[in-house]
Amino acid sequence: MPRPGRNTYSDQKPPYSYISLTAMAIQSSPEKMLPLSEIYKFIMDRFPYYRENTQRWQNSLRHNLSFNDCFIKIPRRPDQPGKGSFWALHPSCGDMFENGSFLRRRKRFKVTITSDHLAPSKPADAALYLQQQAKLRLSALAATGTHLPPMNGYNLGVSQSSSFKHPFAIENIIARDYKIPGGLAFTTMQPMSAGYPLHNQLSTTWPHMYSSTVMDTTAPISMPNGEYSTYGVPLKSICQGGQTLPAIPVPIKPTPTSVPRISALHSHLPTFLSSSPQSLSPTSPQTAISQSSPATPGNSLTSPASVLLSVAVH
DNA sequence: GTTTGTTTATCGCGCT
DNA sequence: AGCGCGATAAACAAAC
Repeated sequence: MPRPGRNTYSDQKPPYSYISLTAMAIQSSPEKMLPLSEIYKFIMDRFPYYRENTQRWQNSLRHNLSFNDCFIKIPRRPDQPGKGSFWALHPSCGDMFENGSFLRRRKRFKVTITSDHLAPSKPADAALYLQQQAKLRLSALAATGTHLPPMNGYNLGVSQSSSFKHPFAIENIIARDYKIPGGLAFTTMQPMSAGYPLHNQLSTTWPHMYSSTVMDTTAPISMPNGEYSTYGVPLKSICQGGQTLPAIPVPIKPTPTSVPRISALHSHLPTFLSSSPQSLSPTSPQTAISQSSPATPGNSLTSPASVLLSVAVH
């Protein structure tokens, strides 16, 4: 309920840095990569605050994309016309916000050169890695012949095709404790039924956030037991008619020097493990998508981050 | 011309 | 105080 004489909650600046907003957008896409325009769109769709002063914040956002190593640029194929490249999260960036604040990271993520082939650190390697993952997901869809209804890309929801929830997955972000700028600490997990935050609880707790899908879903959504272990298939590139995966990655950012980042793997673990289904909103549309059998080939596919997890666990 | 991407600079804030 | 991070502005180049 808006305060008299003051802007509505939705007009207030969301308590996220541009980095976290961008990461959310990227994570929300099936391929875990988005062109700049789609990142803009994601943010504007969900955060009315960013429907104004677009020049200002979009400039800032572009600055962040270029400046921060946690974002990697993946070029389009020559036969894939369109402006700009795809942007993805660096597979090794992990949970930069594990301190619970999405305004400020514990430490800036810096790309490092490493012999650790499991977690590519060089931007070019990471780009290749991500593209391969995306291709795998596409192949899985083709192989299973899974029929999916046409949908408007990620705007129908977030991470609908992926059961793995990267720390930046919006479900994870909105589900964990965090501090609002005023200093009040609260959690969206607090009052809930069966471990899930309720719709109106979400919408009142996160008035600045706006998602027709997440907030307005009325259809009952089941959470099959096997759902969480199922890696879904990408939808956007197939259903959005036109946009397909970029192809050959090329190094774009200069590669800084580095040290092995084995420790990064360990630092990811707690977050990954905490990304249990309980932390997901039942309204998340991805749960409706993941109807396929847990035994589908898609199971063998993992996101870059989940690969890290399995590697780290073993 | 517009969009996208890079780079530099400055400022504020929080932490140590 | 010094440092690191985030936000913002601005200039510039390249691609579309």
